[in-house]
Amino acid sequence: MRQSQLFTKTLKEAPKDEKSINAKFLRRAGFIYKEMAGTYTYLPLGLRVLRKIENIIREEMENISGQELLMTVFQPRKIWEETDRWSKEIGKVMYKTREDNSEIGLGPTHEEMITDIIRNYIKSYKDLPIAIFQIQTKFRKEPRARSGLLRGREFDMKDLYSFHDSEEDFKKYYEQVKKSYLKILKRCGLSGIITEASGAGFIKGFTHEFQVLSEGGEDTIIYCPKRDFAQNREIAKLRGGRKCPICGRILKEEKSIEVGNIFPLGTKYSKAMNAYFIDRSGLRKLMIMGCYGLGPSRTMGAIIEVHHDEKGIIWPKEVAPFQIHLIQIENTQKLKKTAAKFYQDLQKQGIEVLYDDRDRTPGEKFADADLIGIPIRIVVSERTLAKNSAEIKKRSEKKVELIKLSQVGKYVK
RNA sequence: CGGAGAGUGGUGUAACGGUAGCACGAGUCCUUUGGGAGGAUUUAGUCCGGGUUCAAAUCCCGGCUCUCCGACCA
Repeated sequence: MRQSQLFTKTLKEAPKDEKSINAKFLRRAGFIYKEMAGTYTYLPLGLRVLRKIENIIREEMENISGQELLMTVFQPRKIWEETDRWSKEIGKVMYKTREDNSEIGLGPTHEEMITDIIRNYIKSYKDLPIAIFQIQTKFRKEPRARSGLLRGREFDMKDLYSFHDSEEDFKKYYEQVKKSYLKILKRCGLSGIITEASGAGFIKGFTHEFQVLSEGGEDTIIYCPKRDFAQNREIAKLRGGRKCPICGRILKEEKSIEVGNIFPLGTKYSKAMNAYFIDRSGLRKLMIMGCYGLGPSRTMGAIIEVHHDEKGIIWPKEVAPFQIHLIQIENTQKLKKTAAKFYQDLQKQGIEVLYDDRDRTPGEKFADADLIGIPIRIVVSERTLAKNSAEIKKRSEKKVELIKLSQVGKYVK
């Protein structure tokens, strides 16, 4: 993409109504536009990042047999009354509206919806297990939306639901999801910590949160550096400085961002909604369920909280809006022509390039490049072209190298 | 929902109760080009509603919004 055609502009200063690091940088760099607290529009740059995160998640969900669908945002009151959640639990944070005589809510989560769908299709043990997911905008009346993308009232969420014929089969899948989530986070440049959290009232054991260490987070976790023990502060009996009950190392206590949460649901929903299947011996049984949430938009915020410096964002490779930021210094006709051709060559090689072809001073282009945070910056100028080369610099490093134009494509791959 | 702070062009800021100004941005033109360049010209603002006053961005009341702390967060 040619930067001269990007309709968004960068800001020299952060808007004063944002304090969180992710919101300051995302707004300065033109990734998001604020509508209300906790409600942001994804501008072209921001949407590219969000889509990349979603696609990583989509790939990994498919790797664990997830089938994608897209449920409705509108949810009828009737279905929520089957589980008695319309006015209780999460129903309290649901945005609700009335149309003639029917009341609907905007989906804050979809256990009821998916259970309703599944009970209409799945009747036999032969159809189990099954895992279904969607990536969709969720709506929740957060009493206090805050921290940019970290806690919104309207936010992107991947929700996966699994249905099993036995507890054993469920547990096996639950462990698979844990691994899958860690892999997703790793691909997003994050190190996830599986953290035990409360059973949310109806679950006897723990649920599990995927926490990313960050000062910008609103949770606090107690964890072992070896990662064999971690608990959310709300339930932890131990504090930082004590010994890990598993390996004896000294536990740490730090702030963190919860990017995902997985729940063994047991038969809570299948029982309330009559989701039965016929087992091998012909008996009618309740399906065992699990649900697994992961927030792409919150993950995007977390990535910035973790990967930035004083100048701007430093995107990890796989989630960056573009792979290369090509900058042309000196806006002479000759240089423009050469740079444009180089830009097209790179695109032909399937490389995503943001090409700064604007008639701006070098300093402004460099500052914008640092702010936007594309992992690789390539500079072409009369100076470098004289050697048939370009300057290459990683956003995360200081070092600048000369590289032959013909080698750039290879370097990126 | 409790507590604290704050609302002035797109962004950041200034103005004792008395002419709403500055910088950046954006638009047009010219010059310039290795870390946010210069000139000319244009654009655009006091959150909303009441009140006090000859006069309100400024004082008072009500509302709305934003930020932060807490509560909440299947």
